[in-house]
Amino acid sequence: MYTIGQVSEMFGLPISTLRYYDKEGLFPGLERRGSIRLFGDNELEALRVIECLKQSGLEIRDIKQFFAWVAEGSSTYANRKALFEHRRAAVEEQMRALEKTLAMVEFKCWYYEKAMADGSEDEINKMLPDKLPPDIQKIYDKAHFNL
Amino acid sequence: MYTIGQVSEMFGLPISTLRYYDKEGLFPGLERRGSIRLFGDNELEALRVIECLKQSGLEIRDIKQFFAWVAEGSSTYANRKALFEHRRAAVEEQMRALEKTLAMVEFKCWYYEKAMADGSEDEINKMLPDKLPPDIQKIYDKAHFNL
DNA sequence: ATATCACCTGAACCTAACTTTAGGTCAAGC
DNA sequence: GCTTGACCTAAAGTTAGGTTCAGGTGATAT
Repeated sequence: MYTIGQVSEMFGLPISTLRYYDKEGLFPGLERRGSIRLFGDNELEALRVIECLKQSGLEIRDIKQFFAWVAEGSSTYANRKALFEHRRAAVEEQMRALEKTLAMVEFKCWYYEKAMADGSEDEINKMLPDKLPPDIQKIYDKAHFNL
Repeated sequence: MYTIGQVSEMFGLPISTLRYYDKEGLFPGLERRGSIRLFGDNELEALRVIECLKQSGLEIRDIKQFFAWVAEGSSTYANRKALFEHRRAAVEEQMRALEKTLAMVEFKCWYYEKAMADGSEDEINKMLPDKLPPDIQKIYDKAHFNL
């Protein structure tokens, strides 16, 4: 069993955040000795799931709903599975968006490197939008069009 | 030249957001006819860059700084290049985090599918943490440890 | 001429996810 | 016996990124 301070260290989260999560109902079965919270393995795994669901784009209130389903038992397996299937689609979508973003960022890295080498953007502007070097053209197109 | 309503349609952004961006200084050279904003190609490319920088995790005030550099001319190429190099690292980091998130989500999809088939989590718990089917073990480990 | 649009402004409002504050308990070390 | 450190609570405060509101302008359709 761990204290809130230990869990804070382990996960790199402020103590205030852990208390906030608790207040929001994200640790349904959390034990206490007196008023002091005792985090067990269930709570550590819950925290991993919280971080996962948060990064997937879910809001706290919906994460709370998930833990309410967990507390409800095997009758909610279908709900929980559906939740994670939707999260999978959301994360896959996010990855596609990030790839497009990365293409734009890489293009701009090349852009400013060349601008610095040339002393101006003139040479680049002559190449836009479709006479860029082949490898650069690929990331430019990825960043600017829906392929 | 496009009106704010047309740009709103093109980018799927609320008109209020475009006005907010303008107020925050994200379209430094924006033209107007009377009080009416006229968006040109520069502003459309600016919007693409805004969306890119936002998704990369940059805040509005730093995006504003970038456009201030653009307005300042060729003396700021190095600043702008450095900005995008940092954004590249940030996006790559985000992608690694998302992959871990995806692994957790995929594991949980399998988990609840099996729990529904079995009628309980007992069989799964017997397999945890290192006797899962090989393909599932891989995503479980990716989700739970820093590889 | 009048009504309807699409646009404008400044200011107030909103929400999520925390964080900070003020005041309190309790066990251990000096 | 008193101070220090780690914990506690409820309530107020903060921040980013918008959104909504109230009131106004000016071109076009009826």
